[in-house]
Amino acid sequence: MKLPESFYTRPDVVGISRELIGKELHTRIGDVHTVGIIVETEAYSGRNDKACHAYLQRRTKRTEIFYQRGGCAYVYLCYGIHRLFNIITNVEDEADAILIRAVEPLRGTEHMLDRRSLDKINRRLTGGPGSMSQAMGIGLEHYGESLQGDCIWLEDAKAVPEQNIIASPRVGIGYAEEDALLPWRFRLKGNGFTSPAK
DNA sequence: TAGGTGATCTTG
DNA sequence: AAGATCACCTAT
Repeated sequence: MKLPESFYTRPDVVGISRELIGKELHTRIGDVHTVGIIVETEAYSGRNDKACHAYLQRRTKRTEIFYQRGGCAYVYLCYGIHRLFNIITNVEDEADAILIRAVEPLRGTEHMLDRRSLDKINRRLTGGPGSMSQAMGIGLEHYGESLQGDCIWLEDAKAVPEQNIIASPRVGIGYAEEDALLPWRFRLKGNGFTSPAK
């Protein structure tokens, strides 16, 4: 069962980011179906978060998608190399997004290894947003894609107990000043595919 | 721990 | 039109 649009259109982007831990991320690229369990996310809020690309309703070609109703993909190129996959949330004109930073491989691992040119399953395969996207076959062509379609979607899974989720500050956003301290990054405790514990 | 990489955005 | 910036990864 795909998570319905109503899951994404809620206003609490931080709460949704926490709920995403443990859910299944599916992609079907051509005939290849791959699945990963989401183990690390970060929340970005357009209204009051300097780290968000759409901070203060900033509108550019790249951020257009933020203003759509929640439940679609925001993919962009970072450092000229990495494709970063985000999920747009909240209602129309409220610009929130969730960066998916890491998954634990569940199905189609041989295709993930192939896409990453690796031969062993470890954190290098799907840990870190750039690696995760590459392993799942997500690219810039998926910008704006609906998560109700047959290309990228999420499915519910066994709930993760609250005490197994670690909240901490986000990484790589020093320019966001005081907002860089917000504990808006969520990780599944003890999972080997997330960033190393601090 | 340093450097590569290129689209996007801002400034002049 | 040019230059600074950037939510990262990999290898020494």
